[in-house]
Amino acid sequence: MGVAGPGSIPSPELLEEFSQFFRLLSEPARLQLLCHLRQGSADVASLIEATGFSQSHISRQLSQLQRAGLVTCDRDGVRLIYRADTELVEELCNLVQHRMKQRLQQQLDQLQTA
Amino acid sequence: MGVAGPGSIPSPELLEEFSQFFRLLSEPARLQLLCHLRQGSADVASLIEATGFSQSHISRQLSQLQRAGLVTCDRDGVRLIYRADTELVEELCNLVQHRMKQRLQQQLDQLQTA
DNA sequence: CTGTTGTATGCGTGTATGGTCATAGCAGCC
DNA sequence: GGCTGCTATGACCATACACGCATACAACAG
Repeated sequence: MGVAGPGSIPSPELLEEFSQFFRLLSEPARLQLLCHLRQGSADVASLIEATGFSQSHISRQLSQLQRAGLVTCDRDGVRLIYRADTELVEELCNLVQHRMKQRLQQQLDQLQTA
Repeated sequence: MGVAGPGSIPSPELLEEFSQFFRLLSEPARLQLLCHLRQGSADVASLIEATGFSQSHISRQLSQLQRAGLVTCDRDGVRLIYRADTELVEELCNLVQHRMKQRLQQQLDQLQTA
């Protein structure tokens, strides 16, 4: 982390910002929305249809993602077409997934040596 | 770009696992502990002293991180010496931080063109 | 075995937030 | 203007969880 020098702890404010960001990804519903938008832009109706969530819920989650810049939207008449900036999310998920596989492999090896 | 096929999004179980992992990082207290451990292993007493949290709280947070494999501990007599596997966390934070800087820069540019 | 020290855990509380319903706001059409 | 369809928001409940206190458990010293 490009903070000050070695031996220093990030400021509470920075920690708070990091945690807020990760908190966005800590909700399956939001990840699900991001996954759907990963396949291309979509209007709210299709997101409702795909996830089964209520319209108000989706609206709230999308606005949270929007405030963080993970999602943007354009108007098509009265509809809103949402589009995700999935690059970052995909990288993050790839890292985590790679880690998960590593851990499972380790556990597997442990079982085989036992 | 037709309707999303049901097989093209991660399973609910996988989404759940991802979100659980990110949830670990969504708490400033846990990030703080990880940051302290980034500088080397530490016993619980020093973590208490550094963070000001109660012993029980730190114990709980550390055990959560441990279940996810983000920290490990060795016994030194009665004490537990915790050590973090910070590689993954640092990469994740680097990505997020880079993104934050990008966004702030964009906002700055927008203010200057206006 | 007993005491001492360090760590984990049951319990209670306060706060945050996911989720829904109802409704207000807003863009387009007549 | 009013009317219709889409989205955002206020009010609300239920749940999750952070956090501390008290205490039980584990490991060493004597």
